[in-house]
Formats: sequence, C-alpha cells, structure tokens
Amino acid sequence: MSKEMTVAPLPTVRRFPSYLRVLEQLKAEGNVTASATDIANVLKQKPIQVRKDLAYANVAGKPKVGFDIDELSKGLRSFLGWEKVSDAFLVGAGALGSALLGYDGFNEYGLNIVAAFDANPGLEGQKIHGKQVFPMEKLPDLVNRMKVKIAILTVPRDAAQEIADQLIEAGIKGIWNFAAPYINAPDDVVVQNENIASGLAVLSVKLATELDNT
Amino acid sequence: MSKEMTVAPLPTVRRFPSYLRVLEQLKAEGNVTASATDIANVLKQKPIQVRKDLAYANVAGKPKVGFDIDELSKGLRSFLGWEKVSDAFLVGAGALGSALLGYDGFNEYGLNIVAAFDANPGLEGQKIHGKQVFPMEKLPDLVNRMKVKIAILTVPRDAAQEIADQLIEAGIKGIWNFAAPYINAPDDVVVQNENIASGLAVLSVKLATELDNT
DNA sequence: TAGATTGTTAATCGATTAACAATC
DNA sequence: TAGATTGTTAATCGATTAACAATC
Repeated sequence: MSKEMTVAPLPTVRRFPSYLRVLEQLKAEGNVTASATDIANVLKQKPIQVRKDLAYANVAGKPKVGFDIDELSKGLRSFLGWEKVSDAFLVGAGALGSALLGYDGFNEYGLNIVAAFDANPGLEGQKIHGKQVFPMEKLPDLVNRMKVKIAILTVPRDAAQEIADQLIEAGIKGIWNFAAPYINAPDDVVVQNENIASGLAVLSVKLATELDNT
Repeated sequence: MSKEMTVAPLPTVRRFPSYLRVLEQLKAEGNVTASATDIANVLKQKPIQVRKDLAYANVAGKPKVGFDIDELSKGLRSFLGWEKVSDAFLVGAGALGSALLGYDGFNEYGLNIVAAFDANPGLEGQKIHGKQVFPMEKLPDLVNRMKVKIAILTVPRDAAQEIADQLIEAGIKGIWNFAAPYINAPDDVVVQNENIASGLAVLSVKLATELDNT
C-alpha cells in the first residue's frame, strides 16, 4: 500500500529539479505566479508534459493564472523530500569527488556533505573546499555516531564494490554511485548509478546523425 | 533517409557505455565470448533487454555461445562513433571543469579534451591536469584553427547562455552542457544537457519510499 | 465577459517484455 | 544430440500527447 505513495513516473521525477530552477529564475525576474506553459517555454518542452508532471506536486493552480511560484516550489521540494536537508558522506576525494565537495548547490537539493573519506593517507586531516577528509577506517564509527544515511561514491572503479560493501556494512542506506556502472547491494539499500558516459553517448549519436544530414 | 540511420531508442544508446564496460571486465577475466545473458547478469538487467539492445550493434552472435567480445565492442563503439577520437574544448575551468579535465577515461569514449578556456585571468597560461588554460578571447581563433566541433560547458549558470552563444558563433556544433538546465541553440547545433540534480531527485524519492516501507 | 489555463480522462506512441522458431 | 542462446515478431506496459470540460 505504501507502493501507492511511490507514484510519479521516474522521468517526471528527473524533470522536477529543472522545474525548480526555472521557478527560481522566473521569481528572480519578478514574477509571483507561473503557468505550466511559462515553464515549458523556458525549457522548450511541451506545456502538456509540464502540466501533467506538476499535477504530482499536489499544488492547486488557478485557471488563467497558473501557480503561485513559492507554493509550487514548496510542493515540488516536498515531493522530493528536499525540505529537510540530509547529511551525506563523500567517499573518494579524487578529482570528481573534490569537485562535488566544492559544489555549493547541494544544499538547495536537500543534501549536505558533512565530510569526506579517502584511502590516501596524504589527504588525511586535510580540508577540501572546507570539508574535512578522514581516513577510511573512521567511516563506520562516524556513520554510526552522526547517523548519516547517504554516501556519495567517487572512488576508482576497481574499488567501488568493495567500498560500497563497507558503506552498507556501516549502515549507509543510500548510495549515489559515480564509481562503477553497477553496484551490488541488498534490497533495503538504494543505489543510484550515475554514468557520465551515457550523456556522451547520446551526444555522439546525435552529432553523427546531425552531421550526416548536412 | 539518413533518418533511418539514426535509429536505436535513446534509452538503448544510454545503456551502451555500460555494456562496453562490462565487456571489458569480462575480457579481463579471461573470456573471449559473452552472451546477452552474461552482460545482463553483471548489470542485473533483463537478458531480453540486453539482447534487444545489442541487435543495434549489427554484430552476429552465435546461438549457445554469444558474441565475440572484441567484435561486439567494436560494433558498439562504431555505433556510437567512438572509433575515431574527437577533439573537444572545455569551457569553464572551475571545480567541475577541472575534474573533467582530470578524467582520463574520455579517450575510451571517443573524446579528447585538447584545451580549456576560462574567463579568470589568473588561470591564463596555467595547466590543469596537463591541459593548457586559455583566456576566452582566444576561443574563436582556436576553434577555427583546430577545427574543434565539441565543447564541454562547465561555466557558472548565469554565464551559460552567453558563453554558449559565443561557442556557437565560433563554429562549435556539439555542446555538452553541465552549466544550466537548458540552453538555446540553432537546429544545427546539438546540445546535450546534463543535470546532476536529476539523479539526486531519483535517489531522494527512492530513499523516501524505501524508508516508508520499513 | 472572453479566453487562457487547469485538471483529468482518453488516445497514441514508443519502449520493454514475452514468445518462439532457427541454430550452433 | 540436447539445450542454451540468437534473432525477430507479437503482446504488453507505461509514458507522452491529445482532447475537453471546468473555472478563474
């Protein structure tokens, strides 16, 4: 029955963050309300798609006017669980890991990276973008004491599964995985796999067909 | 008719890179052939989906045996246009830009970042991960002289559209956009928008429903 | 009021999954 | 040979798009 709460197609969920962005922009431009059409125009999407998506935010719009921007933002954030910020650990402070540590937009996305971990002893005790780097050994204890549930995995590919196992063992319930195409985890652990190459593949194929057409 | 060449659903294209990864792994483990089922097992996907996807690679498999790993890799790479490596410029050498400059896996994905550009004069002439950083003013000339067609856009959000316009003006035909949720471009320019928040949104929603179930 | 926009139900489209004959 | 796997056609499923009444 809680299955019923899940709903909203995943493609819809993926689009929510950009709607939030656009709402922010429209607000900055001085608007108080925004219609599905307004949002669609900015993103060059179809109004009907945005309208259908927004229905999941459970916010009432006014015919002819649209939605109150603040209310709609709140509804979207609430749907995504981004009202209260969750703490996260970042594991693997290499190039990508450091970049993510330096990204200050996560707070807006309900995520607060509280510390980093790395196997490299040279990084121990250092700060990267203001975040303390701990040795891997400290992880289980800190997960426990700080009740952190989310980890961002940016270790080298070959270490990914092993470190993921450690994270799960330590009690992490959500892994945002940039390290490998797939990671094994028990059913009660959520793994979100990111693969930077997917987007590049799409770009490559589109470019090839575009160049063919000219 | 070149429209016919385009085919392969975009979701299929997005999955190709991970298939390549798995093939590499299976090869490293000493295998010469791999079946759709083998790949599916590693990625915990359905064999029928992998089989259907692989059909687009135009490589003949042998019943009971599967595919020759090298042949299949070649077929997938060829489909993606990753046989010949394309040069690319990276624009915006901040945290994320620097991380991408340091990622040495792009060559395998048919991409070679030849140089970076940044508006910050302090970076001018420096090298980041071995790549030279040029001031923005040099971009048009270098795009022209080096015949670069692809740009990776990692500038701050507010500058995204303006810089994209400059890139297009300079002759760039493909923009891999990490800077803003959407960028305006003429029809003959391909823009691939990446939004790191999309994956986080999915993770958040899955985590929330998972926690509800327990 | 007139008409743009919402909210919702129905139609369409495309991707995933199933089924199964061919075959190594 | 027996049976696992390919290649392909058909069935299903789910997301996108269309249609339209309600309404501010």
